[in-house]
Amino acid sequence: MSNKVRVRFAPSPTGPLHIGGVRTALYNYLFAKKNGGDFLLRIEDTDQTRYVEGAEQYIVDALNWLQIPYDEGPNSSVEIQQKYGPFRQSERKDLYKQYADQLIESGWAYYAFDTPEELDAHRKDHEEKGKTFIYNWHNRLKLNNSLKLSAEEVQEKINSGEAYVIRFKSPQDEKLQLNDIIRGDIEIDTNILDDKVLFKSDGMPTYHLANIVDDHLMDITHVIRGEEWLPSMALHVLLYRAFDWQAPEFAHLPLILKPTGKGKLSKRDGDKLGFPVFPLEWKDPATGDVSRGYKEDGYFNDAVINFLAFLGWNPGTEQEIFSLEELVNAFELDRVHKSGARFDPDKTKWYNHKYLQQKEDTDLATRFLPFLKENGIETAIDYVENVVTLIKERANFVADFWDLGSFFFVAPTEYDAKASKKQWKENTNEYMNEVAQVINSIDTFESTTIEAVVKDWIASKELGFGQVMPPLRLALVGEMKGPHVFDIIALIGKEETVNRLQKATQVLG
RNA sequence: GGUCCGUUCGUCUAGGGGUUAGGACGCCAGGUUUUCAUCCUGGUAACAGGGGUUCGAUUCCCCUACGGACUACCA
Repeated sequence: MSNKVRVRFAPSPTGPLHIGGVRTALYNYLFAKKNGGDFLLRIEDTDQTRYVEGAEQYIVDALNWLQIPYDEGPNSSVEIQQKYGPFRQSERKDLYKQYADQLIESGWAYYAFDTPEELDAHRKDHEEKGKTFIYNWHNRLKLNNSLKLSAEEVQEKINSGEAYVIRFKSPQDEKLQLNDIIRGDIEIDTNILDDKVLFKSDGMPTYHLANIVDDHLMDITHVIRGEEWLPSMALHVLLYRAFDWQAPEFAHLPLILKPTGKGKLSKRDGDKLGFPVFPLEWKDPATGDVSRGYKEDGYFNDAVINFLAFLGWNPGTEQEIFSLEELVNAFELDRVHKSGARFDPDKTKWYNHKYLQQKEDTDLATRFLPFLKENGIETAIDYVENVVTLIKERANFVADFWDLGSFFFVAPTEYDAKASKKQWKENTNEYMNEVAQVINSIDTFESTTIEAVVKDWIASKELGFGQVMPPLRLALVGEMKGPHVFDIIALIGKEETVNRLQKATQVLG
């Protein structure tokens, strides 16, 4: 086999893909593409008791929305399937037993007949004595397994259908030298390792076995995964040795932490602090609970990618806005941080603001349409686009457009009380009526022209801007906010402007 | 408890034996906008603590503290 870089994202379909998982997928993708390699998606569903309906589809949908496509995965072509598939471990389950058997033959593994109840009892017993029960070299000969039992006894138990698991026989008295691309050298004393179950009594492999077998069979060169797997690295390296396979390189990613307080980011933090923790909205099939998603909350997929990439990694330059392509070029695994990164919802908003400014007005207008419809408005897209041009710079989300510019579509029905009191004086009605006439007489109805004409009129009347401009805005917008007044006038048109001025004089005068 | 990993402004981070310790988010102030916001300018703010090594340590080493992960027939 060539040494083409091949990495995988291997989630368990036990629920919606968490933002931390998304970042793991992203880093895998960036690393693969940076090195001209393949990025694969493998579904690790060996625990049937934790299977959640729709979770796998969610993972695929999320990756699609974020536009981090996998080269190989559950829905890939027949050719790919034949070479490396299937990509769901549940569909590969017949494959693993032979590897577990191989380990037994070579003495790297053994049968264990201890029941879960017995093991629980041992754990409890040790706990009461202030100790921890570890199934390994120091007690494996006292337990119910093929290391202690005679070959006949073992065969008899198996033949009689007694439940058994296959455990890894961890080596003794060895200092294992491990290397992690992000963390460097790590030394592990094999005596502290426990004899992990590789093959379960239900006929399925555990994560550890399936993972190593599949990574080997799929020619994985680099394992990039969350920090929670760091303690398993020794076992995995040992497993490669036991099979006499070449181990891939490892990189363990730091965690994403809560914005405040202790611990890693959880679904609850999002609910409590009001930001999404998932890429897409998720409805729990069991409880019906709905968790918000970045997409539905109005975040752009490229903005999400950008801020996620910067959580735990940065290129060492001062550039912060990166397209996916730029990220691919700049990404280096050894620049990934060792320590966890606290999640900052404010910065995600800033990123979205930046990305919104970069979007084409046509695109934004199209995205704005559904919000308009929701408010009962159907207007020509050209007009919407003109509105967007004027208001986008102050928005973080497309959803902000309505608050920022509803007056472009509907005349104000009420006027801000405080501003009315302050701005609408004795002579204001008179001025506004005159302004209406002046505006009505303009032929070249364009912002700068209108501005020039109105300002000339103000000067000729020897009025102050303060007597005209604020009430003008109040009449048109209903409150003291919004873009340049003359831009508003030019856009809503002569007739509408005059109507709004008239109405304001009636209501406020 | 045990094992392993970590620790630069409030947050994300750059840097690295001699620097005014840099940037971004947030916050504050000023300017622009006779509006609000954006924007621009400026400001606030950090090397966890203690020992070494060294002419010199935030940077290298050790200890402590703190944080985190793991410690299932879950992944």
